[in-house]
Amino acid sequence: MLKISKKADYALMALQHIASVQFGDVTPGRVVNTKEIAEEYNIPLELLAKVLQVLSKNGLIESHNGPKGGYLLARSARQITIAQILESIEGPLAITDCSHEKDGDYCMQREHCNIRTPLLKIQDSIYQLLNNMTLGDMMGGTPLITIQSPSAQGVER
Amino acid sequence: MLKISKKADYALMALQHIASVQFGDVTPGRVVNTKEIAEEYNIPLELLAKVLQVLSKNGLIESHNGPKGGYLLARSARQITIAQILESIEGPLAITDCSHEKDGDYCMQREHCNIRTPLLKIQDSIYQLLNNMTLGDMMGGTPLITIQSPSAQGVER
DNA sequence: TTTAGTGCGACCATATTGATCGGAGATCAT
DNA sequence: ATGATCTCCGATCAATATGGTCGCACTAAA
Ligand code: FES
Ligand code: FES
Repeated sequence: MLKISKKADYALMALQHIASVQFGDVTPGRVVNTKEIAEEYNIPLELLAKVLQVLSKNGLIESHNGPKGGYLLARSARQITIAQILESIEGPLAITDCSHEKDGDYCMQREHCNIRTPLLKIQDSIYQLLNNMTLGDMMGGTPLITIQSPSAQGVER
Repeated sequence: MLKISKKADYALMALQHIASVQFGDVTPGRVVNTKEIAEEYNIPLELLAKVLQVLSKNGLIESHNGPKGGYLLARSARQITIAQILESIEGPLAITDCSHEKDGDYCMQREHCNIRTPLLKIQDSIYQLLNNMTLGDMMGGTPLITIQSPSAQGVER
C-alpha cells in the first residue's frame, strides 16, 4: 500500500545516476544517454525513455539531441526535491482521490465525510517530508563525490 | 499518486463512525450494523461488509452476530493507530514493491540499486507519521458528540 | 548525407482494485 | 422450537490503472 509506481522508481534511479555521473566523474559535462541507464539498472529501454521525456518536459533535466546526445540535470542536485520528481511522473500528491477536488465536488461521501480534514493533514505531512529531501540528500549516504574515485559509481562501462 | 485505496478509506470512515457512536452517544454499549454505516456515507453495502469483516478478523473491532448484531470497537480509540487500520486492509506499508523482500530477492535492479536505502528511510518516516496518529486524534478536531442527539451524527459544522 | 540519438503518440497486456453474488451460521423474537 | 434477520466468508465479475511495446518524425554530430 501507498506504493509509488515503477515509473517513478525508474525516474529516481535515472536521476540519481545522472547526478552522480555529473558530479563525481572526471567528465563533468558528460551527457548520459538512455541506453546507458537502462542497461546499468535493467530497466526496459523504451519505458525509461518515456520517463526521461516526461522529466525533461517538466524541466528537471535537459535533453540533447542527435548522436552523442543524452540527458543532463537541469539544475543542481540539491535543488531537485523528491516530491518534484514524483509529482513529475505521477500526478500531484493525492492520498485520497478527492483531495484535490475542483469546483464541483464529486465525492459521494463528502457531505457527511468525517475523515477529510485529518487525511488532508496527513497528506500535507507526507508532502513536506518528500519536499524536504533532495536528490543531493539521496546520495548523501553513499560516499559523496569528493573529487576522487571517478569510477566508484558504476565500475562497468 | 501515493493514493490509499477506497477500501481503506471506507475503513477509516466506518471506524470513525463506530468510535463516535460508542464514545459520544447516550447508548455507549450500542452496536453499529453495516447497513447503518453504508447508508450514512453512501458506501456500497456489500463492499463495506467485507471491509468490516477484515477489520474484525484483524482484531480492530468485535462482531456480534444475529439480529440486533453489529460491530464494536475492540479497544479504545486512542489505541488504534491509522497505520494499523491501513495495514489491516491493504498489506504492510511498502513504498516500493521490493521494500519487504524475503530471503531470495527478486528485484531486478537490486544489485546496482542506488535508491533503496533512502527510499526505505522515507518509508519509515511515513510509517511513523501514520503510527503516531490514532483514531482518537482523528476525531479530536471535530467537536465530538457531546451527550446528545444520537441521530445528529452528520451535522458537520 | 548518413547515422545515432531523442521526441512523441498511439497501442496492447497485465495487475490491482472496486464491486457483486450466493450460501452457510448465528442469534434473537415470537 | 422455529422462523426471520443479520453477520460471515469465499468466489467471482468489471473497471481502472499500470507496466510495457511499437513505429515514425525530428535533430544534430560526424
Ligand atoms: S472521502 Fe471524499 S470527502 Fe471524504
Ligand atoms: S528498486 Fe528494488 S532494490 Fe532498488
